[in-house]
Amino acid sequence: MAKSSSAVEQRRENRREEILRAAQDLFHRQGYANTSLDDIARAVGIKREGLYYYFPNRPEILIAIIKPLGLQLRDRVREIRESDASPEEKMRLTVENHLMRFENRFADSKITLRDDYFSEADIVLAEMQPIWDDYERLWIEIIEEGQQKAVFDKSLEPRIAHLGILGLCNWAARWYKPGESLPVPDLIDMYNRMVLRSLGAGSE
Amino acid sequence: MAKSSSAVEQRRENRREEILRAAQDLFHRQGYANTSLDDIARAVGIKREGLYYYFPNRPEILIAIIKPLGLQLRDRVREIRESDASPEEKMRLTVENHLMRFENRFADSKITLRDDYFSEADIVLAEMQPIWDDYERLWIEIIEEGQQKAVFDKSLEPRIAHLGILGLCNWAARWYKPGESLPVPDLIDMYNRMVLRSLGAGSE
DNA sequence: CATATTTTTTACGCCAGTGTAAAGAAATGG
DNA sequence: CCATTTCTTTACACTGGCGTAAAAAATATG
Repeated sequence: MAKSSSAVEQRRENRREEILRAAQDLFHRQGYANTSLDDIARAVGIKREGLYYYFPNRPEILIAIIKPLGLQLRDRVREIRESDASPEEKMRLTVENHLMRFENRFADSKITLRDDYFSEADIVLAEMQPIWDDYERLWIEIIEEGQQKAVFDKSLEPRIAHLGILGLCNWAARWYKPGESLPVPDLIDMYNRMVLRSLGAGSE
Repeated sequence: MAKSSSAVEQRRENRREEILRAAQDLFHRQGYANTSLDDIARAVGIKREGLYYYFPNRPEILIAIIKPLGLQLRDRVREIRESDASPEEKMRLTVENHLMRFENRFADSKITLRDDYFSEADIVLAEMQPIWDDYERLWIEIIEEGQQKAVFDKSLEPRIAHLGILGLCNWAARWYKPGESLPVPDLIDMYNRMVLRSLGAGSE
């Protein structure tokens, strides 16, 4: 009987999820740095040491929360990049991809995009960096494609333009609060107008 | 003889400066969170406890580094705001004001603009928040002025537009490294083109 | 129901980082 | 030179947070 049953696995998975939900909420409200394992355990209703049964350490909890979203962001931009859409449309979709999760995945979007962990957890960085590197590459390719097709301003250095636009989008993770100011679709719309103009698109 | 001499004061000030330089370098290289008082003391060549003679605690060291720059940024934008320049020119100067210090005040610019301290030091936030609030207000006023004079796109929500542009500029504190990619004046130039276009200016 | 497995709690130990006070050393001023 | 002031070091104490292992409790299984 070394093989545990489906029911036991389900129970384990439920607890893992419970821990991740609690951690996500806490990371969101008080930051990763200010969230201890004791905080998480208390929120779940177990003792701190019990968390080690499910996760090896605190950084791994963070990874379990942010990596899926990072992968989604990247994979979606890859699809966009490989599509037949025009460069403008691609950029539009890419910005939308970045910001749309603020609507119903606000907490993990915020945690992921703020990347506060950069100074704290080398293993988290090691895990996320390849994803963000891919992500960057894809954005740059979209910009380059637009420049090649004389749709975006050719005088812009593609990587630096990307980083500027990424900054514009990521900064929202700092200030955006659901229910205040603009609904997400309007935010996307407005930022897409700004972004496309900044790239010199739609200069009619 | 309760009044110490100029020479004693000078000595004290020298040591304080020495500490701030060392701290700035460390904060820059490894982040505020990863810099202990021991690290700073070692870099200066004294014992950790000695630092308490000059500064009450670590957050106050950070404040001593970043507050002057925050005030400069704000005060300069206030001048710009109150000038007779056109809205476009004001925005140009404002972006320049934000980015120009990457040239010869890279370390403290980077530390200041990255605002990593937000999750760690309430007293730092308390000290800086009023400055950033003023700063934001001034940016927004410049945008509103441009919209009123039909130079910037009136459909943009001013604060959100400001936050997007701020994000674009601030993000540079994460990725910009002197000597790599663009020299600062070229970076300013390029970002100003992007920013002004994003606001709908210069749509000729 | 007894046994095996899983989960949770208890019990420790460690340490990095901090802050305080007193003692000692160095600098200053008359 | 000596008393005073300033600066640095020594000496402690504390605490938050973490990780490990064993014991106890809960659950699953035949």
